[in-house]
Amino acid sequence: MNKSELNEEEIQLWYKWKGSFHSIFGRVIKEMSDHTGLSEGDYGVLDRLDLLGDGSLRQQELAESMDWDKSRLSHHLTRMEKRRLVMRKPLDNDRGVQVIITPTGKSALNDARPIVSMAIRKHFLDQLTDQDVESITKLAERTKKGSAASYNAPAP
Amino acid sequence: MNKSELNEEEIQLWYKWKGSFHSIFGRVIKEMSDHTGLSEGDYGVLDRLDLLGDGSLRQQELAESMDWDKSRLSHHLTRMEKRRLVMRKPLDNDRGVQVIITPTGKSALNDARPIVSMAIRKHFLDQLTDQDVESITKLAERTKKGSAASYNAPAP
DNA sequence: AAATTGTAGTTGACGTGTCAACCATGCTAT
DNA sequence: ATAGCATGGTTGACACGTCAACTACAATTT
Repeated sequence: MNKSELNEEEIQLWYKWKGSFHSIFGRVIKEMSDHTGLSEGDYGVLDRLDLLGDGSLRQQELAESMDWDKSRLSHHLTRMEKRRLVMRKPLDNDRGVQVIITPTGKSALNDARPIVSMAIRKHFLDQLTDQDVESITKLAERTKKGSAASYNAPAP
Repeated sequence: MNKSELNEEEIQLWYKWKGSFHSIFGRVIKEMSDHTGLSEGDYGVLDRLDLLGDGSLRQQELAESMDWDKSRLSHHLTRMEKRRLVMRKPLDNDRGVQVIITPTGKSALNDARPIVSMAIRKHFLDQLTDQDVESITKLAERTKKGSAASYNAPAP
């Protein structure tokens, strides 16, 4: 009975929201991958291996920290292994797998960090007013019902 | 010289922004595709054919209105044609192609409309404060430098 | 001990996106 | 006329994502 049709403004708001996200996000990722050859996923993996695991993590922990399912991560690691960015090593006690960043991976990550930072600042942070920051923060708070992974960096 | 490192809050803001978007957007799309079998792309194509073209558009106009490149659209239409959601018909004067919504496509679209509306209301609009709305609107304004496609529905 | 369940990860199939190369045709300039 | 160039679209290769089915083995249950 509740028809719930959206009016023009509501539809436009949805499109604006989508549009801003894709535009900003796309610019950041493109800047990184143009300069480093890493994709967003590559960077996420390497970053977590480095910061959360000091170079290596169990595959499962890595998956959780990225909020990726095991299949997605498995496929992605297979591709990254081919490019020598990471290695996999089976654990024999536990039946898990250790994912280890290679020197190549570490160096790619180090190259990417400043570029990513600059890109996020330029395309995202510099575009935001204080009100936007507050809005984003609160919306995230309201939104994150049951989505575990919020990537809290390891304690200092 | 400009190191431009991000501090913890800045990084977290980026992750919160990404997280909210994916969470909300994912819920809307999942609700639609669970109930109708249409993907986001399918819906976008059908919606524009219906509203902008009254059932058909030149492939290139469709591409522009979606802000997709011709290759992406060509691949997508090939898949949609297989499922009988649209048809392609070559134009002989001009060397273009007319994309036409089929009865199947039209009916799928009509089924999807209320579901999409409800999902957008539930997962997106209902989560927003007035401040969020203002923030989204203004950010989109500031952001849309040179990105043509903002999908303005045809005049009433 | 044998059967069941749970955990960790892999695999294949297929939809989606991007890029570069290609094809066909119409337009323009020589 | 012909040589280029622009337009509109297709194609193939490959990266990325998702789903369901599968393997392997450890831990419990019976």
